Amino acid sequence: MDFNYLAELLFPDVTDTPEMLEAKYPQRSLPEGAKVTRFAPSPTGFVHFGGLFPTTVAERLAHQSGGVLYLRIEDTDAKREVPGAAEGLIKTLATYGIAFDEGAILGEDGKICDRGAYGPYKQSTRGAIYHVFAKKLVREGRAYPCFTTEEELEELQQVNKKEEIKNIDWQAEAEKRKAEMLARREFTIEDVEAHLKAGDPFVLRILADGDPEKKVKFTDLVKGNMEIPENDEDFVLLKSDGIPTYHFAHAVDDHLMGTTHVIRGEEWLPSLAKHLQLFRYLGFKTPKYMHIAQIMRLDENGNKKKLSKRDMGANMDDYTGMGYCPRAVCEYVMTLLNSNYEEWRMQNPDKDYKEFPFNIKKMSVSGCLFDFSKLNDVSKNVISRMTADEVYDGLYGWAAEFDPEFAAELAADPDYAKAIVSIGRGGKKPRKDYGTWVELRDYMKFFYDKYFEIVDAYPEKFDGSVISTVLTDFTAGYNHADTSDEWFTKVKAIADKIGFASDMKAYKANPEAFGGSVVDVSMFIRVAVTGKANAPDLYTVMQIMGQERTFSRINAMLTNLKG
RNA sequence: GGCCCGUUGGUCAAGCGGUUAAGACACUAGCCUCUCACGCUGGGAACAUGGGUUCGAUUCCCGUACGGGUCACCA
Repeated sequence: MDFNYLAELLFPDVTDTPEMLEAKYPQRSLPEGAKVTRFAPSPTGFVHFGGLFPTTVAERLAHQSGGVLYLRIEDTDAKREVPGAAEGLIKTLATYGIAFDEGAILGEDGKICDRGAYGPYKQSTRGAIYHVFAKKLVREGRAYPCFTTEEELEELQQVNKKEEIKNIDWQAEAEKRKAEMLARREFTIEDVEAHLKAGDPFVLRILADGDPEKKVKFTDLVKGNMEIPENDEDFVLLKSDGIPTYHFAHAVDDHLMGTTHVIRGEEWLPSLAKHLQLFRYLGFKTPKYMHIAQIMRLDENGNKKKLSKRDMGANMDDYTGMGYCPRAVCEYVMTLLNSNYEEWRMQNPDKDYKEFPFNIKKMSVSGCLFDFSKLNDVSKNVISRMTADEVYDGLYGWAAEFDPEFAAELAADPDYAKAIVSIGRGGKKPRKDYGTWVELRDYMKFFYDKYFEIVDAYPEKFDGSVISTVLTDFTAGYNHADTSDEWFTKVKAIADKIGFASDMKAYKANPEAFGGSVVDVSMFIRVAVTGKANAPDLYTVMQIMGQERTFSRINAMLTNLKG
C-alpha cells in the first residue's frame, strides 16, 4: 500500500512537518537536573483530593529543582466538559500552594489565557499539531483509518460499560475483539477513497506491533522495576472529530512541551504499554514516569475503595467550608507524600513546608486511607503555631463566607476576639483546642452574650444554696485587678469557708471529711460564667470578658438558682 | 476473567538478611493540674499465607489468598 498517498488522502490540509514543530518548540534550556512537570486536568469538575496529591508532587519536584511547572488543559472530550471548571481548578489549586509558571493561567479578566512559549496549552486548540504527527504515522504505516462507527462497535462488543460487567465471557470477548481488529486492518486504498468520498467519518488507529506474550522492562520512579506486556491493541489516536485521545495527546504534548517527569495516578499503569509504544513510533524520548498510589476510603463493608468525587473529603473546595485552613491540608498532604516529613516538621516547626527536601524515594508504593483524625491533628498543630492575628484573620475569613452573623460579632470587636484566640498561645507548649475554624467558633462562642447558654448543669448532689453562697461570696470579694494567684487564693478561701477542701492533697487523702473541694467551687463559678464544666483557665477568661460581663452572668445564675 | 500494582498494629508508616520490629495518629492507664487543653511517663496492638534460598528471613525467589486498578471514539 502507498502510505504516502494514504496520508495525503487523510490529511490533505496538513503541510507542516514534525521537523517544523520540533524547531518551533526547541528543547528548554534549564539548569542541570531541573525537572519539568505539569498538571493536566480535564475540565470536568472540581479539584479532587486525589488530584491535589500528584499535583503537589509535580509542584515540589519542579520548583525544588529549579524547573518548570505548567498547566495544560486536557479538554479533548467536549461532551464531558463543564463550563468554568478550568477557572475553578486554577483558583483552588492556588489556595493549596500550587502556582504555575507556565501554561493556561487565569488572566486579569478572570478568563483562561496562555503564558509561555510552548503553547497553546488547551488541547482543543492544538488540533493542527496533532494532525502533523498523525500524518507522519500514517505515512510510515504505523496508523490507519477505521471507518467502523461507534454504533457498529458497540453492537459488536456487547460490552456495555454502563451495565454490570460481571457476567460477561471475557475470553470470548477478547477473541472476538482480536478478530475485529484484524479485520479492520484489511482495507484497500479504494475502500478509503470511497468512504472519504461518501463523507464517512473515521478514527485513526495505531497499528500495534506488540506481542502481549512479550514483556517490556520499565522503571517507574515510584513503583520501581516492572514488566508489562507489549501492546497489541489498535487503540484510537484521533477520534472521528479529529481530536486526539488522551494517549496521543499525552505523547505529542509532553514531548513538545518538554516534560521530563510525568506524574499521575496509578490508574494509568495499565495503559503505559500504549504510551511507550507511541513514543517509540513517534521517535520521542520517553519522559520519566511516576505513578502515584491512590487515596482510598473505607466503604460500608470495610473494604478500601478509591476515594471518588462523591466521597467526604474528596472535593478540595469543601475543606474551606469545613473550616480547614489550606496550610493544614498541605501539611497533611506532605505527611502522606513523604514518610520522613513529620520528622522534619518536628525538627523545623517554623519553616515553610516548601523548604522540606522532598524525596521521591520516600514516597509510598501502596495506597493509603484518607484519615480525618490525622488531618485534624495536623491542623491543630498548624493552628497552634499561628499568631493570634493569623488565627483571627483565618477565622474571620471563614466566618465572613460561612457564618456572617458570627463574622459580624467578630468584626464588632476584633481586639476582644484576638484576646480570646490568644489564650494559651505562644510559648513552647501552646494549647491545641481546635483544628478548624468551625471548632474555634464553637469553642469561643460562650464569650459572646449572643451565643451564651448554660450547657452543663450542676451535679445534683450539690445544693443550690451552697452554689449561691459561693457565687455571692465570689462577686463580693472580686477585684478585677487581682493577679492570678490572688484570684485563686480568694477562691480557695471560699472553699474553706463552706467546708470544702482548698488543698487537693488533703481532699484526696480523706474526701469524706469535706463537702467537696476547690475543684467544685471553681466549677460552680465556671458554669455560671462560661456555661460549661470545661473551659480554659477561668481567671484568664474573666480577664478577657471583663468584670461587667462576668458579673452579669453570675448574677443571672444567682436569680436562676433562686427561681 | 486477562493484565498490572499492592499486602508491617485500627490508620499512616520506618525497616533494605541477624533489631527487644522505630515513630506519628487514634485508643487507653497514670502523672501534672481549679476543669479543659498542653505536656510528661506508661500500655494494648503488626510483619496475609504456604513453599523454597540461606547458618539465619519481615527483608530475596515462586505459588496461594486477599485488596486495589484497568480492559472506551473518558481522561
